[in-house]
Amino acid sequence: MTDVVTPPTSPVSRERSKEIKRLSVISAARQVRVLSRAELTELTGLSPATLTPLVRDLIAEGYLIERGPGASRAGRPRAMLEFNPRAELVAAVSLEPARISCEIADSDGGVVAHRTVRLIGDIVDLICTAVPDLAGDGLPALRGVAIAAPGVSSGGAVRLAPSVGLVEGRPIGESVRQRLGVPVVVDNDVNLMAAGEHAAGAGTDVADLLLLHVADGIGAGLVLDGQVRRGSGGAAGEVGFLPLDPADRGHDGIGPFEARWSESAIAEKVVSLAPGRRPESPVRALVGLAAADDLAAAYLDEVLAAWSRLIVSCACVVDPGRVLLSGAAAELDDAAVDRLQALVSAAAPSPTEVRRAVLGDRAVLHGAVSYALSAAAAGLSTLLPAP
Amino acid sequence: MTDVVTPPTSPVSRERSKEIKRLSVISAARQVRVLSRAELTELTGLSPATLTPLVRDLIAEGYLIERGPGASRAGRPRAMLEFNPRAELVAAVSLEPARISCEIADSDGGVVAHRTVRLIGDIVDLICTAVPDLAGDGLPALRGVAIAAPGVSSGGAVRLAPSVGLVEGRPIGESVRQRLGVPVVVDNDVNLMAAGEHAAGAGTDVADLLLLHVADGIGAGLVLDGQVRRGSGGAAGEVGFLPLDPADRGHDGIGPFEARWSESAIAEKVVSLAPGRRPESPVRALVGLAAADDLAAAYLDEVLAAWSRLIVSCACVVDPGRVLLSGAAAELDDAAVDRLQALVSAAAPSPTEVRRAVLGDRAVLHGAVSYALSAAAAGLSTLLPAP
DNA sequence: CACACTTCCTTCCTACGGCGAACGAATTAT
DNA sequence: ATAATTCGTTCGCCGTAGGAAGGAAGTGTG
Repeated sequence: MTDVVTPPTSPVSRERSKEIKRLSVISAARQVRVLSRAELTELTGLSPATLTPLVRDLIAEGYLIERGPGASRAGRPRAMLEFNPRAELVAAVSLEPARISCEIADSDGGVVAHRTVRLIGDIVDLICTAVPDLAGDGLPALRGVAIAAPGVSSGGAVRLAPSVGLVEGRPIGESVRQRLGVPVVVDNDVNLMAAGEHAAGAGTDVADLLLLHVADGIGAGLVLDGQVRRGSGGAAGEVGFLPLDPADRGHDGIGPFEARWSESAIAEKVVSLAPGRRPESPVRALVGLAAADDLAAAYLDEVLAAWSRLIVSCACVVDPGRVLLSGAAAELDDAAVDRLQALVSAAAPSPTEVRRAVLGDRAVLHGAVSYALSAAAAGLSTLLPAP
Repeated sequence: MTDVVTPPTSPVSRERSKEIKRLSVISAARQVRVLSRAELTELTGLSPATLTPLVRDLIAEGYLIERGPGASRAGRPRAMLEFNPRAELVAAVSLEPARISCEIADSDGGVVAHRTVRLIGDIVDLICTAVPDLAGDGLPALRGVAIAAPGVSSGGAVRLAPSVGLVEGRPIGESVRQRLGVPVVVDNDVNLMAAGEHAAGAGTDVADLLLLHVADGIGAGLVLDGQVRRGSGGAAGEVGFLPLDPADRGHDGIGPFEARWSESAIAEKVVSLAPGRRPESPVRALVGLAAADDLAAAYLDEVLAAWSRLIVSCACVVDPGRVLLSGAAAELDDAAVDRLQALVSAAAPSPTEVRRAVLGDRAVLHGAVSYALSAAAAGLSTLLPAP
């Protein structure tokens, strides 16, 4: 095999510094979208002389596109450069119980291609054929693949996703990486949602946030200092296991808290309050019922109180500053969110803002894009010597 | 003032790459302690030709000391270089109710000088005279100051330390920085303990840990991915506020959990179990009593159960993998720690190791040293372009 | 003891990249 | 038209990285 022992290369080799400059320019262009070389010198600190050949390369590689001359009030007009998000594509694969959904996105998170495949045969095979197929002639631009798996993706075997035939998170990622030759990240779907909201949703303006996702279970994704934190065993955010009431008991893989306050648990109660079929959106249904029915209103209060204690617990441990409600929790109406906020503010040791997540289903995709893009840039992280 | 707007300098200026190489060599030398230039080429990847002048500089500056030739089985013996920890000194200042204790340490955490001063007059004045005085002729080597303050050091005004006359954490740090001209870090003492145990105590082998400090209040220090995490408002680790029992109530600045399970709360109960003066170490006393007294044993069980639920809560949110017991919690005997471990393992969603912290009083100092050293190296962190 | 051999460190030298400076280009103001 | 102004490029200097060669200081072998 090509199992060459990596020779400890110089920390400041020429290629590295070149790569740093490239990324410096690309990152500036990604933010500003359309700019001139003159603006690049201001933003990156690189001299015009350095930029000339660098920009030439980037245009040749498709990262930048030359547009016409821009406006000028005096002097030579600036030749505008437009950032081309399609120069780097990423694949986001979401594993669901009976199918996988696969999307190719540009580096803005814009979906270039999309497909849903039924889960037949080997997952790795499926991914490794679907992704190149979808990417088509854009394949050379593929920079990374992010795979979202339900449940804990590594360690903490409790809630590992058996539904999709995952025995272990790792092998899939590694196999796909070898077959496709690009960085692959496998993670919990909730973590990806948190990353997505941080990158492109309700958390772009903060460095720390906690996304609380209520579904059949309850999980949280944690972003601290701009990075998703998974904890030592990848089980960070398993807030469904919080022991917030001595009376609650979990059972085989279900935590004590989520046993009572997850979407499914709420659904049961809602059915008992308003007999009939299990509603599609139990929380929304409960909010509706609560307007007219005192018992429903009382139960909604209970739910909000329970969730608020969950949020306060997280605030005590990590102080995320902002909590995003996702999944069933995002179905609360404004009044309910306000009450939740009030409950949290009353008990949390530091200001904690509660609001709904905004990306919904697309959060995972955006998270995957952000993962894949940062995985592509991760080569840089080995640049600095360990302190 | 010299309030020059920092010109956006090139991300790869010459000084920077030079600095990177220097730090690369220093960091290798710090780890290996005694090594030759040949080893340095292997460790850093720098070419011998690059190393020669660099090492010359470092010797001149005192970072490295030339020792005699080392052993050689064939060929020219390697000229050994020894890392000199005293080339960089840091000051660790710990603010206590009525006094400040001030220590000068080398970069190994070895104490070079030590003094305790009564708290008279302005704190900043006190620090800015004591530190240079202690450092003496080593002052040029002073690389940073870390100040440990009880309570929350910024934001979350609830438990800000009024006892030491701190109005706000920030001004002190900034004032000292301006007067002494070196980086200054001000932080919660518990955070510093966590950093200390991570750098030199019971957490050197892991990247994540949580230090649980039980005293008059209960606080935790959180290290994730090798860094102390303070959360958005600096209130991460305020676990005394965890709402783990609906019956518990906190009051003015005291959290509901710590109101019942802190060292002071336990002390009261111990006094009622064994009338007399409040024991010096209530937890140790309780452990002792429990051996003979059934009521005490039962209460000890309660304490362990409560603490275990606290630890489990932290495990659910951040999955630290290892929890270190500090302060009064470190007074548990082995049997009690084992029982605590068992309770935690039964309820935590992922493996969580419970053990005692090992540095005791010296944890803050080691934490301060590690802070100050990384603050000195922090100039590097601005090197990479934001992704 | 002389000689080869090995390993380590240094010095010399070359190539290359960053950036200052001068220059050409393209437009507005007068 | 001409000046003024701003942009972008080319030129060339300088400093640094690192290859190559050579000196230095030992060990093994005839």
